[in-house]
Amino acid sequence: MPELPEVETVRRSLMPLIGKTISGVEIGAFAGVLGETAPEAFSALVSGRSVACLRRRGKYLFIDLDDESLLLVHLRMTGQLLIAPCDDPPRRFEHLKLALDDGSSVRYADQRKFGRVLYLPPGSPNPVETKLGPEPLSDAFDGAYLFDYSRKRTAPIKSLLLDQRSIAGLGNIYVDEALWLARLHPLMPAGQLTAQDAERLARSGKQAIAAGIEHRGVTISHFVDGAGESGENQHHLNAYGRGRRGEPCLRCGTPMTWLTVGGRTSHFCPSCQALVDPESRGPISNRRRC
DNA sequence: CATTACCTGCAA
DNA sequence: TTGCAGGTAATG
Repeated sequence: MPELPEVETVRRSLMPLIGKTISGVEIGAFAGVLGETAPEAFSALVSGRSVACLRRRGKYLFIDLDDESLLLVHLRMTGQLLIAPCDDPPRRFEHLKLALDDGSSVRYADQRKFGRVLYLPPGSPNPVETKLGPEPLSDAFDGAYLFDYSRKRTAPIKSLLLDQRSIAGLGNIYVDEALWLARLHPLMPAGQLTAQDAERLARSGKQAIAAGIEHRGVTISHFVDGAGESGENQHHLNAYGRGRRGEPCLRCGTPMTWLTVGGRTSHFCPSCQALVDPESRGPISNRRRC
């Protein structure tokens, strides 16, 4: 469920954890949330540690502990991190509870059990950095980067954008939003992007992600931040969801449509995001018109 | 490349 | 009852 803006919203909402000490650990029925680490080992390693800082990279959240170890969290589809009073009963689908010395606690809950909270000992090499492209809001991500990266690629632009090695943090919602803003068809072969397309798409990606953060993420079914608060960005989406429902394009009024790209439902406007076929002389596309 | 697996709940 | 869901790793 959570993409970059949702994970960033969680990170910000968890700032009250900074400086607090983990006084105990409870692990639920699904110990697989810890990956390979045995529950008893995990408990021994993190108990007594305090939270030094919270960082995010792409869709990953890093909880740095005061001995240089860290917890690497990925929420995947339905993971949630929540702060709750220590004596609150376990919430539904709770797999992990870290009790804190101030009477509060952090819970990890995950209906579908895809997410992970991994313990990384002090000095561990970062296991995700090499697999991630630039942050969409960083200067490293711009039209030139996207243009160069997409050269000679035949994959649909949507697939390229979903690949975390290209850009870190976009998922199905924000890719559809970025493509709509840039007026690009999700199936356009990435290598066919012009420099101008790439420039527009990079700006659009930044815009979609920035709006997502500003509105504290999209809550459609599961997402809540660390305080249990829903996001508001579902009210500011231009593309995602509108194709399936056949709602009009907010730019040109044409009914939106959808298809499957890279295994994901993709919502777009068939008019202003029309696919250009470079082989044909006749303009299949009217995207210049919009 | 595209498809499947990993899980569960819920809407159609 | 079937199909779908915001993600990713492992398959053909």
